[in-house]
Amino acid sequence: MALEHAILVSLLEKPGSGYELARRFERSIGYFWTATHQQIYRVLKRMENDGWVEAREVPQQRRPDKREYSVADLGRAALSSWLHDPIEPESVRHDLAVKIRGAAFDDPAALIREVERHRQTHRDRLAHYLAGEERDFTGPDAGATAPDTPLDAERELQHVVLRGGIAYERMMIGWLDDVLATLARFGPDH
Amino acid sequence: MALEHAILVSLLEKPGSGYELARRFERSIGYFWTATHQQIYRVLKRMENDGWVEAREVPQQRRPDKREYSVADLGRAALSSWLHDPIEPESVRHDLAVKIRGAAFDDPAALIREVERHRQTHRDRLAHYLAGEERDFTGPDAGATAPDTPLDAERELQHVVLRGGIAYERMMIGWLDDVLATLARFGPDH
DNA sequence: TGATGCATGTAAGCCGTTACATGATTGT
DNA sequence: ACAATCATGTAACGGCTTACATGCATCA
Repeated sequence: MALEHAILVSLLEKPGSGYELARRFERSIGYFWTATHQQIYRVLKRMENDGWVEAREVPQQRRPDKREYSVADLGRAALSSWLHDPIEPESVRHDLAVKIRGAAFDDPAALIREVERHRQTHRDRLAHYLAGEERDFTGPDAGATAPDTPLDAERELQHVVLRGGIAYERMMIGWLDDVLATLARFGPDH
Repeated sequence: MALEHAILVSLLEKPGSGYELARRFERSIGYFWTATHQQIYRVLKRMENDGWVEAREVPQQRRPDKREYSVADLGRAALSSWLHDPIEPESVRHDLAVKIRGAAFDDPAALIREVERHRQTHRDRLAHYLAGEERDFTGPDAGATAPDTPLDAERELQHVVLRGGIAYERMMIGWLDDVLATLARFGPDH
């Protein structure tokens, strides 16, 4: 389980409230980890009890007050310990692949629409990632700061993770094209 | 949740016991769905109660008897209904990506070994998939049967799912090379 | 003698999803 | 007037993981 660790990383990048974390999990962190606000609030509470994070009440005008969390020493230590702990490469879980194999016992052509929908989602995500890359990593000041500063490491590592998301979406689009071509060979006119 | 449906697909391809299903989930089905024997036995029992599958006692010599399951009409209908139900494209969950972004706040070079281990796992899986493709889909009788038979659909769809696994592993290996090159730039000699 | 494979399970606990709930403010 | 955004939660249910448990057969 890495939700706690994903939260630690996000709070190290920038402190924030549970609500703000939920926003981030819909965007950048969400490229490789999803979480709803319910999960986040529950885990934040546990992390606060364990002394991993500290909360600060931030009064706001025209808005509800918020509890801004930041990482405590114990949290930093927990993250470091997890980083040094080997993890097993995850296995994939593709509902769609189950459906594709299952289609052999039903009507393969009925899956075409579904696969096209998925393909469109992956195209959208790819466009979104590419826009983010353009905005955050190819600006006029890209590489303009001194090399090898911690900030550079943070940026470079964020960038390489984003490139992973881009590679994933491209691979999926290519594969779904392959799937569509295969399904087309077992259409209703056969 | 698609474990039930993955089991239905597997049992339609070939009836088998809970133990045999667990084996398959370590191999071919495991390319895109994992399950342990505990999950499988529990779900099989529920599916039997719901009339989705039927069990047949098979006495064996020098081995414990086994309960061989096959798909009942209700199970076939449940699968068909699920196949026609749209699902949302899943989001990825990459512990490793969390680690990579977290490494900015620790020692980036300490992750190199871990990433290399993962890369090796993906190389092994790729080799395994390619061997399976060679064995099952490029044999002398590939395409030798009459076109567009149900068996062909089953084979073709299994093959396209396997090609998805191959594409995934190739993508991961390429990305992990990218990650290693990035981590190397923030090594201890900086 | 010990490890591995065949075969089937129970129990505990955490994780994740869905639904429900509140309440103010801002924009159409 | 209605929807969306900011902000924080509770409750219930089901899924998944880990550990524990049994027992026979085979092979080194």
